Amino acid sequence: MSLPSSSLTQIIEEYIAQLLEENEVGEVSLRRKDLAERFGCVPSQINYVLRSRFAPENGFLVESQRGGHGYIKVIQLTFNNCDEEVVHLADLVGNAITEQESRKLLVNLQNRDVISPRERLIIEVALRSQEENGRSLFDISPYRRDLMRAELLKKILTSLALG
Amino acid sequence: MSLPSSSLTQIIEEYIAQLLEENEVGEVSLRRKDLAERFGCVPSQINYVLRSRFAPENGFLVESQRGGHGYIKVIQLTFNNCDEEVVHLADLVGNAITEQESRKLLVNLQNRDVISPRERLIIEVALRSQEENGRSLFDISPYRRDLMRAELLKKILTSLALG
DNA sequence: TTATCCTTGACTTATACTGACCAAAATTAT
DNA sequence: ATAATTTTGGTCAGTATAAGTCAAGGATAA
Repeated sequence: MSLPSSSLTQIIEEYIAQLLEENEVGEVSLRRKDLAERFGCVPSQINYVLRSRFAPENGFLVESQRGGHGYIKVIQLTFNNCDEEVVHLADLVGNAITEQESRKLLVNLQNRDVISPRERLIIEVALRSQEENGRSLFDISPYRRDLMRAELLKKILTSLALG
Repeated sequence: MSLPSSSLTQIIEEYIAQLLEENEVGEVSLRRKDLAERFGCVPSQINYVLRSRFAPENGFLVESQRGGHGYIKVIQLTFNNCDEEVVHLADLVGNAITEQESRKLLVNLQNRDVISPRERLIIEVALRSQEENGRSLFDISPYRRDLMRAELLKKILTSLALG
């Protein structure tokens, strides 16, 4: 029986999430140094929080600029509240998926207007690139490539938080 | 906690962008000295804005003339066909590209409406996935990962431009 | 105990802005 | 005409500022 552990990372994550909620626009600008000061940590801790919590896989985009007037902007592209749909898609993809199956799935999603033709194109290029690398560069077994394809596909689809 | 203040550079950038919008022709002529006076800065600040914001990689050309009746002309460039755009994009990416650089490029392309936010998200997920695999699964050197990142990015962008 | 997650700090890189000095084109004086 | 002068813009190096990376070690969970 343990209380919800609250690591610094988690606290900062919640802080940023709250700012996002308040802002309505789905984006918020931050100063890395100020944040670090507020939470009494080193600035690079902020990078860790962003990398581990506000990653594109989770539906976030991060923009930043160094130097004078530097900033970090966190953008929430999608609201990952439609867990059901995500679970459903993850189910559809499964642990492993062949190239044909994935193509069929993507065609289907496009027909249902869940993704646009251009989005489908990007996804197919990404999958094919990984396939190519796996085959000719790293000598990955076909089954393992199916596993990796499923991983990538799920990451992409859940990032879009389709609903 | 202070919000990031907008920089002089950004203010001048927006001013010029607005002039471009108003002019409809996709170009505008400026006086460096007048601009500097208007914004209370040294003239070379204008060069900085032009170099950092209206560079070819941002889709602009700048012409100028010194001496009496000198001027600076900012021209917004457009592509006549897909191939031109593909070449342009491939150029921007280059042979190798860091994570930072790629992120900046994608922000830029989104601002120019070459890609949508969702498309950017998918691309970032794909890049990040490859990065992760390269680092922790296959132990690829940082530079080689930059090469692979450039490859993938070019594949995706050219597929979009051609599609 | 082992694997994963978190945290830190030294080092690196990128951006904004200024001012002194340079270069070119037009105007004016000779 | 030609040279001097004036009117523009260009370049570059220096300073200040702020974010990113990476690797090593500590904390926590499985």
